[in-house]
Amino acid sequence: MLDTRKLDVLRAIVEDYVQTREPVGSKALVDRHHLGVSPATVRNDMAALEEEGFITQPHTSAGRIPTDKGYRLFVDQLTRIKPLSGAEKRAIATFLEGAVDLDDVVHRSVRLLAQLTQQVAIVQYPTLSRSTVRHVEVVTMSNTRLLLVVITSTGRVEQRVTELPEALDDDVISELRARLNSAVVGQPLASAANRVAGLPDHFHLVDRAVVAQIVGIFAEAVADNRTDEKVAIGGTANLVRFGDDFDRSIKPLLEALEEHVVLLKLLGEVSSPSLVTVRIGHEVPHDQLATTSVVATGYGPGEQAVATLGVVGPTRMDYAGSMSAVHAVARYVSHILADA
Amino acid sequence: MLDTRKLDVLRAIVEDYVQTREPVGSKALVDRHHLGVSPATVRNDMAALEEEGFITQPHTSAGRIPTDKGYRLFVDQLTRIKPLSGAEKRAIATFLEGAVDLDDVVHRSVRLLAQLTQQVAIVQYPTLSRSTVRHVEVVTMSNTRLLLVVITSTGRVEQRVTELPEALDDDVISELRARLNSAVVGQPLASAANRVAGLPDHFHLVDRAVVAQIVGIFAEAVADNRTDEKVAIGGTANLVRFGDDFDRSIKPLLEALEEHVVLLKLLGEVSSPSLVTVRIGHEVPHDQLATTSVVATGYGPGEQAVATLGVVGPTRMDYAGSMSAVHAVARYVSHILADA
DNA sequence: GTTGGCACTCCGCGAATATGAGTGCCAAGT
DNA sequence: ACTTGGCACTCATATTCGCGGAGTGCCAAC
Repeated sequence: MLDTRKLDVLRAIVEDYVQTREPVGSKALVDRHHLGVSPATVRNDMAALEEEGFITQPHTSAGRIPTDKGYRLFVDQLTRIKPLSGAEKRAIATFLEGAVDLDDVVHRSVRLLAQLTQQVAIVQYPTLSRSTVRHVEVVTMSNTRLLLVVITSTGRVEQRVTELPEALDDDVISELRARLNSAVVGQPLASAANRVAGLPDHFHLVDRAVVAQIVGIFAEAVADNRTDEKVAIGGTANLVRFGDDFDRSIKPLLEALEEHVVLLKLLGEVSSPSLVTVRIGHEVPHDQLATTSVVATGYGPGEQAVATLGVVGPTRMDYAGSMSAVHAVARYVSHILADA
Repeated sequence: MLDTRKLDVLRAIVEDYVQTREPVGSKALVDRHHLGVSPATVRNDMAALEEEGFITQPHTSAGRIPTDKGYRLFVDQLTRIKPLSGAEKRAIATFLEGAVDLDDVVHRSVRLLAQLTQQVAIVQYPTLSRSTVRHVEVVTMSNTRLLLVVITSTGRVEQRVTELPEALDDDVISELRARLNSAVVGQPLASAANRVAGLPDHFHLVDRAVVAQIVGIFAEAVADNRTDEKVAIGGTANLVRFGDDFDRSIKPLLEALEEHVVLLKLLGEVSSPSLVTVRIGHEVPHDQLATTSVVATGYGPGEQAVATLGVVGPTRMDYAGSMSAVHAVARYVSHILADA
């Protein structure tokens, strides 16, 4: 049904259309690619491909453009991810090295990814719920003012300030700090709240209420899913490359970029770092973005991914290039997180 | 030269043009505003205003549109900043209250400002160099691994992790913590580095090198101007309202929004919170943005402003509304920062 | 200084026309 | 059975032309 030449034709159509942004005709195809056949033959193949729903023509007597289904087949056909050139690898390394903290890593990554793919890049901050507690610090800032700092395995820092009803003894603070740390260090954040529940019982009755308050704040900070929604965005200026059809394609995307919740849905489930997910057109879980595609993958310090990064662009995009860029950046970032 | 009626005419032209986005003619003016004169009279005034360079016509026999100079006069004519309605004030209060940390405050502010003005909003993070040190914490994370946390008066937290050549005694850490805090708490960050320079001399000779390293990290964290460049952006989707002329007006702006350095130049010098700065068209310090205007003001916990926030939009924008929104949000944010 | 009248200027818009890229199909060739 | 050249046909896009109308500038009258 689909012999190799038809696949070649489809691939050629996708490549040309991505490059020129214009419907591609049979003549142009045989000129630009050295398929060893005549335009007429290509036309027959095209008719077949259209029959199967892989390509379509915007109007009678125009060239063909790939459908979502066509892109899908094209992407599936890319069996392996094209490795980056040495120069590109070096560019990634130099660009990312020298980052001082997590924020810096995320921001550099998003800019890098945007630069490499010439598209809009999105990097999710490492999800709290999947990371573990590295350290908890309790600091008195004044008599009744207390600062709580939680540092996670991914370098992320959560902080909470709280006002106490009465001053606490330094000894109590020290004991609390020690007990908190021994209870939760190394534990995943998700279970940290449970592990401190009974903690106030170890304290003197007089301090118990205040300690309970602090433990409550800690549990809240650790359980706070709001911060899971944090993402960084870059390369918005690349949207101008969309060119045509401002209202239908760019406006919804700009709006989506503001809604971080929507973005996270776009990035999708956190997947293995070695697996690059591609969603094309209607496969994207957002009605307004039927003409955009998402290329994403997971990343994280260990083998286990703790967050997602990727790029968003028009369905008419360079899938091969985007996939390899996303893959490479995810690998490097994972590497950096593991070291830090 | 410019009697009150001519000013009224200019104001009317600006208002109509801002609303309709179309060149406004003499007839439309007298219809929509009850100036008590005939179109012919208005035409004479218009001729005078054009003579002076306040308005211009895109082509012969079209209506007039304001020039940058016209907008400037219009804005200067707005003697006082229009107070917000009670509903708007309440909206601001409810939107901003319940922010848990600095990050949250900034993000809520930028969204709020974008929502209120229907434009692109920018909020600069409180500048480190202008704020003071509230607390320094030194934490050992493992034998040779040390975490340094600096909390500023604006709620911002800087953290640095460093690897030590040898383990330090807990007593030394405690002493270092105490000395650091007593040396710099309450001091502006700009001078903090100087104040700790001689600090290692107070320690035993054996520890001095390690202490010096830590102090160095501290000085670096405090002096790091890189973080002064941090800004939050919101309301990018409102760019679609620019409508016409994508490449010339939107593309450069999108690019500028990616370049935080450029943005900070746009926002300009940190000004008093009670003073709203308006830059119109060519007054904006960026060649590519000749058709955009910036409305900005300073904010900060005390009387002294520590950072800037504002909105960016087409020269054809609602200056009165934007100015009052920017003013009000700056006031509220300052208030929140002072409390926290 | 204000107003109504009037000729004039262009922009924008729609209809009419030309252009041409690209197709589908058919008959002939391999 | 597939491939190929030929050819008529289609339709989107570009171009031209003509017109209507909004808006102006000027002038004479008030």
